[in-house]
Amino acid sequence: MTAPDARTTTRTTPALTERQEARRRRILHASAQLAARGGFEAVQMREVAESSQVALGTLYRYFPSKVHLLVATMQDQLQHMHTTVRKRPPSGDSPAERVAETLMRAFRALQREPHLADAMVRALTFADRSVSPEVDQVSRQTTAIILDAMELDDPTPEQLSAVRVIEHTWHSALITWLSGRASIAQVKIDIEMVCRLIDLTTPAAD
Amino acid sequence: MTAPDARTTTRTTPALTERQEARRRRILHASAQLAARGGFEAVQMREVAESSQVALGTLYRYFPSKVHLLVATMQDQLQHMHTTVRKRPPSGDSPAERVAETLMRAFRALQREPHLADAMVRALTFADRSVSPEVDQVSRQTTAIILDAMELDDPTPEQLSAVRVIEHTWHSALITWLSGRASIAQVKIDIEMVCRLIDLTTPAAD
DNA sequence: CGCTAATCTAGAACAAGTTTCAGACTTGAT
DNA sequence: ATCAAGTCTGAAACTTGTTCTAGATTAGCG
Repeated sequence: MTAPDARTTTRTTPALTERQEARRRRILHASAQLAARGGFEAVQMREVAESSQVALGTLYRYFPSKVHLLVATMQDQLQHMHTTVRKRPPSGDSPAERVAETLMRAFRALQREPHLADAMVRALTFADRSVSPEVDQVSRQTTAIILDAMELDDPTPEQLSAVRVIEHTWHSALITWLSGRASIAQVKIDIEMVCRLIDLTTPAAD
Repeated sequence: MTAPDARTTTRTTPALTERQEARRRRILHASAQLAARGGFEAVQMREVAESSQVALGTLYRYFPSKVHLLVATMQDQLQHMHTTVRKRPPSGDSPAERVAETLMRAFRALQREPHLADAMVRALTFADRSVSPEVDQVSRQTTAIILDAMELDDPTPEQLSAVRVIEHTWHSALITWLSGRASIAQVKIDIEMVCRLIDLTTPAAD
């Protein structure tokens, strides 16, 4: 056992050596690069291994499946986005507006690398139970971003449900966009629509 | 070319197509059966071919990929559900209640065959552009079921957006349930939450 | 009936994810 | 510095989705 594993905010897993951390970075970088070039299918494990100068077996030791790898790649990107958003918070007047603004900003970022978005989102929704912890981590990170935008410190269960619904819509709308069944405009409309749930669950405090 | 193809609700197919129709049914049946046993991964093309007494090449002539096959399986099941729902329409007083009731009924049906649900839903969200027409068909069918429950004859664009958001939530909530990251109770809460959007977009006509 | 095109079959072959293994290399502790 | 344990490597093997091929069957037609 004892798979190397860098937990983002916890230190429970055995620390990686310098070289291991470097390997992990190289792998994630190669993964993102290949994904950006051709989406989910272009991320081929042999190619990732070669690109990151690591043996195939080692790649599998770090990430036990292609889906694990891509979900980890998404974690990585999300973390990036979170710090970016923190630097320039959304400017809207209401929580609903700020959440919609934040998600649309994220959406525009994804549009810049649609293939990468494809790989990450498809992996995320295709993931089976064996990837649950990692997918959950991504979900928590997303929730954190949305709650940040809402600027609440003590969300009610109802509000948390609204946030979950927003996340559902976010993922699924991305999927429909990625597979060419919905336009960018439609995704925007749907995001704005679902964000109205926030008004519904947040008593007007005027 | 000339792939065999049975369009829903039409019976333009004469003699030979009788046998082809039978093959198609056998394939879909085998697919559903294997899926019900072990989910997405248990639907192996060689096994489907053997179970339905059809050569592998023939299977691929009827359904050009595993995802196509599973999406077609879903179409089949959905059709079933739609006629079932029509027979006993939801009883709620408001459109929102009726939609929630309908979706919860569908959810309970899926719970009876969770592996089958897994196979169908995972295929649906994993489908790439090459399956768009078929996925779109499923989407339209789902929309029809929801609109039926709403008992509207002339939905506004806003209401259609709400319906799309409900579908997004429906699919994504199923995914989180299937991968064990959300409980049945949570799915219920989220469905009821998103259905409130209907109230929001349907001016109270009292 | 006999012809032709389409379809079906069995099976090999190929592609990419995943597993396995023997041997070389690192690392941490003594 | 040395040893044991753990890690990494390269390569082959295995699995399952997908494609291809050659020959048999079937259907529609004159």
